[in-house]
Amino acid sequence: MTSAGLGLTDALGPDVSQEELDFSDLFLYHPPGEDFRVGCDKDDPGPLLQSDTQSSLVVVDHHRAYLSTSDKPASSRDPSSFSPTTENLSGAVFDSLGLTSRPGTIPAPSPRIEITPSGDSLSSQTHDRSPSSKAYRECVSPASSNSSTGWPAEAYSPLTSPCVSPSNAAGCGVGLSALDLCPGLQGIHTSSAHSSPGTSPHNGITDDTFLHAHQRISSPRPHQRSRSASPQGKRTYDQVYSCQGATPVKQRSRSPSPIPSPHEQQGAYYLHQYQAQGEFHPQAQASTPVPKEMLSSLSTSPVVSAVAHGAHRQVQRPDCVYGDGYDWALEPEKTARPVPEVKSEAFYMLPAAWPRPHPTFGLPMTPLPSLEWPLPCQSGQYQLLIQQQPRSHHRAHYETEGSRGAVKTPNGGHPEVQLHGYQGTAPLGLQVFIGTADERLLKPHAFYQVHRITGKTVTTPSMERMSNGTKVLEIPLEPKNHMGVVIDCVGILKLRNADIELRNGETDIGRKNTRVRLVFRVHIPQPGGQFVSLQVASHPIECSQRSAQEVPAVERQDLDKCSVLGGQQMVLTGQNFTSDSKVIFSEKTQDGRQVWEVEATVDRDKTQANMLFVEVPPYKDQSICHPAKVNFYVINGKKKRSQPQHFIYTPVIAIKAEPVDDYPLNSYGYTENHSVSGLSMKSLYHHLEQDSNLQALNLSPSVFHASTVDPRLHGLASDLLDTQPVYYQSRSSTLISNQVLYNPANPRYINCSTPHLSGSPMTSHPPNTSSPNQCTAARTATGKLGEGPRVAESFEACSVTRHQGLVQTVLPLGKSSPSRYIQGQMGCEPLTHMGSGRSHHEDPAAERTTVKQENLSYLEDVNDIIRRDLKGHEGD
DNA sequence: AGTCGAACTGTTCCTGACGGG
DNA sequence: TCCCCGTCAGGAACAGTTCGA
Repeated sequence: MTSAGLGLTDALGPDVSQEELDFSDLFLYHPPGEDFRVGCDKDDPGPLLQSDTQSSLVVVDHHRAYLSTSDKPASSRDPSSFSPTTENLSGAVFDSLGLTSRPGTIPAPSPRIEITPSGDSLSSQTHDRSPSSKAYRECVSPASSNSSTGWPAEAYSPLTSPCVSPSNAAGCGVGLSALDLCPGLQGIHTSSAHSSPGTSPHNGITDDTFLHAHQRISSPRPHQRSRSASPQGKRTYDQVYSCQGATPVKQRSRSPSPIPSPHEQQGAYYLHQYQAQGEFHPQAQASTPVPKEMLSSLSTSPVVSAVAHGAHRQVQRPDCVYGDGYDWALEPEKTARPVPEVKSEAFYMLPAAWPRPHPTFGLPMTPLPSLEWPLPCQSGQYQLLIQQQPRSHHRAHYETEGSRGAVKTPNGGHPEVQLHGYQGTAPLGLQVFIGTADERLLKPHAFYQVHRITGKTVTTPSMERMSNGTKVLEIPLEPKNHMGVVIDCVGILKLRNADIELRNGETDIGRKNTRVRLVFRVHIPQPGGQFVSLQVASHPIECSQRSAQEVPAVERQDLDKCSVLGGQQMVLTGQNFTSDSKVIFSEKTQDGRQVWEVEATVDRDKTQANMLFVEVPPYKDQSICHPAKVNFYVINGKKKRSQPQHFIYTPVIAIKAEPVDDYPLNSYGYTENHSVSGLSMKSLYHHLEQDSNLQALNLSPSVFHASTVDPRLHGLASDLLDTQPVYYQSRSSTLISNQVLYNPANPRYINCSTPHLSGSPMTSHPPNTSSPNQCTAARTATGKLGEGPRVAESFEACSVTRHQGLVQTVLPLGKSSPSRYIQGQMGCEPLTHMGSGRSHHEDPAAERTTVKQENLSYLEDVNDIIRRDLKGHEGD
């Protein structure tokens, strides 16, 4: 099988894990009459699927899929492998779409498109989200209090689960939905039969409601519970599943999953979409013979069953986007179980100012990206920003506790989020959920849920919904508030570790997994019916009582990469630093083996409780050709260690230094294909005007000689540009900026086009040696977006260090803003933040910093500091 | 490898402040 | 003004887990 040159993987980016592919999220363009495969392994594609439809269908509305063409004859495939796995699921989905899956029926030469997520990730995901696993949370924590256990509100909410029609609710393969598997909820589930498209989504049911119901039904009150740290002593598998009545299926990956299969939902969404677009043909589905294998799998596979039902239901009920509402009045009749106490709060209540179901608000009308998918924070003109970050710690409350209030900012306020670039008049919904804060990709946190805070002090309306087992708060973003909102309604709920760890497929452990991030999402409707989805995550928040008190936490590092030579000074800001704090750099292999560890030098004299000054140690191997990703952490004593932080060592890129004077003014050139240490690179010789840049420090022009990789990949960090929207790549999603940061038509890099920086003609700036990876935190500030090649803004100082005849530039491209730091810390230790680290001190003659002078009065302080620093070292 | 005690951690409970009715 | 109630928040007890000797 060969990889299809469909460009999708490229488009998705190199670090898009195939594991992130969720079949339920697939949309694949499927040429009429051609066939495709759907499989869970690119080496083991699923059954060949053939379309009987004339229309195109399928994949990836949002992000990731592995697409490949197949050169493997379909006949070579073993039909017996048609187990109730993803293939079946896929087949079922496609079948339900009217695309019959017929393993082996297509001649080999037939062009095919395969959707083949790697490994078993697909199947694991599908399993993860199978009703049986999703039912876990509903059942496993009987003592759970409101809003905590992840009751599958979505399953009942027409807002989010248009496909779940109780009358057809098959749920899992044995005909059980998640609710069916949870007797306590069954009645509730089945009672939502009467659909009413016009029914307000208010009628949706929050988990709160179910909680009440459930607690009355099956659980002791929390306070009656054993205090065993393990739930009832560790709950056994049997105990867990006794309420489900389904055979657990061991699953691999963690996935929040208390609700009916997302396939059931999302698949239905897609169907709905297609149907709405007139591209789906139910008649084709009806007339399409279902292969025996498929029938078999349909009858035995919970997943397939759920999907099929979901899909068919949706087909049958295209109007149910907002349809179903739960009628509590019917509940006791249907369940013969205690009636849940109905509280008004138990319903989705749209605030008065919040328009009734709005296609762009409730977010139910279109397939939305999984919460586990990384999304950019900026796209085109839009950018989602956290204006006020939350505190670095917030003690989460347990279900057995009262709320511990909303997440706050360090100054006692509340986080603020704003969407930039939105010109519409309709309010949008801002989604908030609790995400992980570890080294992996951001995803919903298994052990924490967002908790809706209500009360007099809360000014921000919100409503809850469930999405794949993750509680999501939706908060209106209104144009009248400039699309900004104060997040004062978000608390954090802690789920008991044992409850979650026992959940099927859960691989994460809760112990010491106490850091979270607030994740904000917005889906912006586009003219074509598409949505632009943006996401931004807050700084990590430590949620445990003790950890927040004692363990050091790094909130910010002003440097996230450095050459292998080390020597630069990095300033860490955070909490619980002590004079005994150590900073350890380490590197682990993929299998977790530690291959390198070294203690960095910490400047004890400067250490503060919230600030550490660290000299980056040299990397173990200074001849690397590619950036090396390592971690470091702060450790107080033996066990109080911070979460690992990322750090990247970049190869030394060396070129021959040549006098700048050799180059004409206002010109530059770069030579092609310099290859150093295996790097294919372009070398840029950059000319600097002999003006204020140099005057600032009386520097020799020659020191600005630097080479660089393709300057278009040059990542330029500048938080001095904060008055402009700031664009940068989202979190860990990519290391390469997709922005063109360099304008080939422009003879220079241009500094500071932002108003407060550019009162005078642009000043050239030396290109900083940069590996492509250094674009990670690249920020650009441009006048307007989308106007062809971007002009890069760069204001970071550039230090140049000479090593054995080589010239190396050192970029202070930290996650945090050097300039912001300076502004906040002016007069403290600025030089390092301007990119000059210890290397300056090692060779003062070689280290140079350029600072643009015009209209930058505040930078004079910086210059003073730099001078002072240099002077000090010269005097050493 | 097994044992034991200390330290750590998760979970629960207690209590008080605060504000509103 | 007092009482009650709900919310929020800090502290700590208790018990299970982990770790090092």
